[in-house]
Amino acid sequence: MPPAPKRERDAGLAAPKREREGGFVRRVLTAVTRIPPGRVATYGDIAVLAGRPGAARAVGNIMARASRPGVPYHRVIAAGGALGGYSNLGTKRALLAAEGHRVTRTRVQRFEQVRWPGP
DNA sequence: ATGGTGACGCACT
DNA sequence: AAGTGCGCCACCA
Repeated sequence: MPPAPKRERDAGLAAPKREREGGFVRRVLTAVTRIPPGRVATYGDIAVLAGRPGAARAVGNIMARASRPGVPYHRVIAAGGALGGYSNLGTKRALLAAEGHRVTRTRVQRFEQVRWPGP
């Protein structure tokens, strides 16, 4: 019985770049795009949806670099309703407020009620 | 291949 | 509610 790969990603390490983009990064962006207007998801939520529970920090890392049109990055906030990061936090607050959220200096109020349940 | 980086999460204070 | 410290993880140079 051949040893099962310790982790799924082991198989992808040798894959070319184009292959990798079809993996985590791609799945993260796809998940973010599915967050409906007026709702939010946490970096951790996205990590789970992208198939890598616990990779919340990596998700943030990707969000910080990947700047793609049509992706509602502002709907991704930190755990517990904390705002998290953004290229311009003021803009993030404004966008969230524009979608009907009550936003304080550092948090989205009523977080659990506006949190996206997932697909 | 190896180490540094950061738009995190969570326990504590 | 808000700040601090430390662990985790995939990406990048």
